[in-house]
Amino acid sequence: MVEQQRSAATISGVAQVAGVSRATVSRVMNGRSTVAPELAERVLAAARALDYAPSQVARSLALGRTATIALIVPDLSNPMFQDVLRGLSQAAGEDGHRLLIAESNEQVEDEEVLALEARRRCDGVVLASPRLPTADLERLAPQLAPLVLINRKLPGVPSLSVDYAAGIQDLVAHLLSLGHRRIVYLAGPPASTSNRERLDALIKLSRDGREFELLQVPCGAMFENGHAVAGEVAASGATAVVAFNDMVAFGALSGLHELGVSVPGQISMTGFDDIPFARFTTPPLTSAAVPRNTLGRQAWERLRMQLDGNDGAGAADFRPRLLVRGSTGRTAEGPR
Amino acid sequence: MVEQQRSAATISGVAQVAGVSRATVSRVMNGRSTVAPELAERVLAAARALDYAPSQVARSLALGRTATIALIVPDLSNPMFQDVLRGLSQAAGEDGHRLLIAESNEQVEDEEVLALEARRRCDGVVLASPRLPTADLERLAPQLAPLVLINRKLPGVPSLSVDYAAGIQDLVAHLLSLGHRRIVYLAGPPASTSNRERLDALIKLSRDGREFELLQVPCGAMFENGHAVAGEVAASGATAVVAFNDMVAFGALSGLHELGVSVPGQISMTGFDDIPFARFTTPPLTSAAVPRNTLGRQAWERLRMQLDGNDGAGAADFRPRLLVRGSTGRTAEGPR
DNA sequence: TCACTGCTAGAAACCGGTTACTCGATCCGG
DNA sequence: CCGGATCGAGTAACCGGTTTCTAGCAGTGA
Repeated sequence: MVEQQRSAATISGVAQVAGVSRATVSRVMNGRSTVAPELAERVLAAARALDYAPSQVARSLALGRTATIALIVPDLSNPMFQDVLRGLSQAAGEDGHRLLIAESNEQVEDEEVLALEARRRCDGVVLASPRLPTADLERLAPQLAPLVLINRKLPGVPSLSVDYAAGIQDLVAHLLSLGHRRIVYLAGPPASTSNRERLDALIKLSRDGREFELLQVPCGAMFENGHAVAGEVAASGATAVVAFNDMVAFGALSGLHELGVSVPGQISMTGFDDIPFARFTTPPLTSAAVPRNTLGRQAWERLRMQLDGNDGAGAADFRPRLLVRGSTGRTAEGPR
Repeated sequence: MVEQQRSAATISGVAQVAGVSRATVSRVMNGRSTVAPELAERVLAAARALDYAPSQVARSLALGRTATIALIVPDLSNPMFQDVLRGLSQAAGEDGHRLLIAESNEQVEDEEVLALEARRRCDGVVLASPRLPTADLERLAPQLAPLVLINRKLPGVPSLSVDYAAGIQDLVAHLLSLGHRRIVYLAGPPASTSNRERLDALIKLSRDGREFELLQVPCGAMFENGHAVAGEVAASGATAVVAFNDMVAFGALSGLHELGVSVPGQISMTGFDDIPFARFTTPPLTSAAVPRNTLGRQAWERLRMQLDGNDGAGAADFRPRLLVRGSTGRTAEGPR
């Protein structure tokens, strides 16, 4: 059995054993300048013997940087944030940075203090806070810098957003090309800004092109919501459905299936997000793939630029990628 | 516009502005003992004026604790770890602790250094490392303490595991009660220890009770794997399928559907894990729900005990909860 | 041989907090 | 009215590193 250290070895301990000053140990540990090879070897031997590893906390204090960044999200169960988390974690990890994560559980009132608290432990923050009022965000932002925002825009703050309008545009273009002229939108939660963006895009498209008629059905963001409105969808006379997101689309798909409505035979269905299961439904779901992982990686990129003293460049919009699968098809020639 | 601080205020700045010693500021900030109300007010005013907040890094160094713990996982895209992450984050957050997260991307060789590096930044570690050789783990464990293991057991180290055998037992009992006597197991990856545990449990059950015949089909852990073996399943003559996990079950479900085999009419299907989508397939999937969130919360509980100086108690096994849904049913009286 | 240069390694200051110790003032009882 | 207990706040040591500054030494050229 290896004898347990009474408590972790410190630089002083190593210095003492090696018979050198702490400064020298520090230099050796950091591969600094030139230390006589013979001395360096002695130091390394001592470090090995004591099982020494520098305290990252002390290092952080001395260096004024922690090599850690924080991600603050409202809800870890949301696939969007899970993938941003992954991308961020991987990209930051590759550059030797660690990731601190804080979840606000949708408690907007806690978000601010949570963010500040987190910021104080690390070098920068990636903030996804869809609900925080803009005024609060403006006040908060300078205190959090270096900062990168996800799906929010603020003058002077680097931010990465999903271009929901572009995604909707692609979906609609796809549906139009298949001959659909009467499209129903299954709306997300009214408070959601991303629902607002989708809806605005749809309204604009229907007005500008005059190519299709837009119907709306209040729905929600969950499977159950989609399931519940299947009857309404079937009765609407629409030949295509644009669902708020994939979950809703799944619900609607399932509901229509139970009603004996064929997809895409009688009605075409599109989702949004391309969550992992979209490929596996029957039929597989046509959707707009949000590049979530890329978003995470880019967030690190922006943050790193700021840490390096550059400005993290302004706002960037990520256009979702249209994925055509089996749930959309040509309009039936239909009954007359 | 608020004037940007040249750099964050320090305790010395506040002390100077308030005309008191740093010690006094510290005492006020921590609500310590009794400081004259008039002084305390002056300190708070100064702190407010300077927008002061204590450096958590300096605090950590002085106090010898960081109020941060680390979670180390092989793969953040695995729903299992996502939920453990959530549970852990929430539980630790409620007790004022932050969560550092490190992903090894399945690189076993990196896991050790990753864990040690992470450990040095925080007060304790929760480690999920299914692949790390036991010898390495034994060497590593004392250096990581306080430590909680997920799905691994090591003498003297608190650990939380899923009792896969118990879950399988419940699933089989359920299938037997429905009259199934010929059951096929869609095996997971051969290297997976959790596959081993499931298989061992199945073999033991089939031998001990002599109530059913066990067939095996090598499969995998993904949807595609399950889909690919649907034909084999249909041809096997089995009336029930125990899939390695829900993903595989979905794949098989989808494959059987394409082959025109009715579930549960002709064949019953069970998954494992109860991933969120299990409720939404057609038919909904009977599965064994792994209490992932609880696992995360419990991990914090064990870690907290150790941080408080108590031993984190030994190993605990979590029995999955059997969820009977539509994908299992009575055996058909069958052809003749 | 001497002054100057260049290099190595140690001394000491510093990062920003916490806290044991100390000291002066106030309060109290005898 | 005095001595000791109590209380409040400052001094200074400490947490464990990094880095500037400097002293000492060897090497170089004049």
